[in-house]
Amino acid sequence: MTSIKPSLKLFINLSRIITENSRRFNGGLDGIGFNEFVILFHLNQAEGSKMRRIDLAEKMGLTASGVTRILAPMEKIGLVKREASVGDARVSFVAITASGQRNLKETLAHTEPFFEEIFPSEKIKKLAGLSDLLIELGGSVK
Amino acid sequence: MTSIKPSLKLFINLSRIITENSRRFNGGLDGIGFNEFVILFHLNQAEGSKMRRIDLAEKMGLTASGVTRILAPMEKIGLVKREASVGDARVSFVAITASGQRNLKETLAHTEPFFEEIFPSEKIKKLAGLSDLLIELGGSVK
DNA sequence: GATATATACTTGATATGTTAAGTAAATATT
DNA sequence: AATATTTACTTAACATATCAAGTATATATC
Repeated sequence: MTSIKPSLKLFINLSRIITENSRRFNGGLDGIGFNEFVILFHLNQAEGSKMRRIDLAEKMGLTASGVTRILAPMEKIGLVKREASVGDARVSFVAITASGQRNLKETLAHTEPFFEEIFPSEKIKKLAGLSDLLIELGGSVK
Repeated sequence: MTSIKPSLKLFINLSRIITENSRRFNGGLDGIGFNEFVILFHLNQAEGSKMRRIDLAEKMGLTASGVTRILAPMEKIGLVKREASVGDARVSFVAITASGQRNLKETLAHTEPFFEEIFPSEKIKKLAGLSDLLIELGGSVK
């Protein structure tokens, strides 16, 4: 049996953590799903609280198509709204609404113990290098 | 704006890496999908090259249902085979076949640069603590 | 030993996101 | 200026995995 490369092992182990816990997050279905939550998160961080759909896709690691699909119901229930671009008619911005901001704030507070349980702060501290690596690899939240 | 908790930031960043690269892996569609690959990987590592479906689900971070669904086509094309349990009639083992082993070996060789590109060895070295953490959190490949 | 509960697995209905193909607008090329 | 290419986005058809419910077997409790 060939030796397992560290890069593969890391990817497999991380994939398991993300798969399992994304499902767990969604399981408490009283709220929004994990990716919807992340969308609100990114929009809230963005300048002017809005982003181009294509940039949002890039931030999420999804395709443009996936973003179109996930945004449709969020728009319908008023978490985000659509805004045209003045300079470029191809572009449509997504902006977080006041309702979306309230939802984000609540979800953030509500799920803090959840994420803390997955990656306990005192253990992450030893991993300063990981955050740096992810940022170095590009596209990560800073 | 409330400060971003490190645990949440880490989860979001990892989720993006996994989402994007799982799709990229599947994109080169000449071979098997990422999760099929991981199944072969785990079966190959297992004692007797076979596992209970429920244990496989746990290893993958999937539900039992998800494992049933993904195994069906793999069984059909002969990558894995089904084996009954002598002691417990509820259990059905999945075993990797010779064909599955060949496929795994090829896929491993073929995708090594892919995973190396995502997590370059020389950068991972600084992250010895991460592998340890994942193992400590449970269920990870050692 | 009968009944209740738990475990392993499967299946129907559904959610989420992909690929491939298309529309529309912007930019590059000749 | 006309044509080709690229970019942003959407949609139909499909893949993958979920949840809820069901089957079958094993284990615990009375």
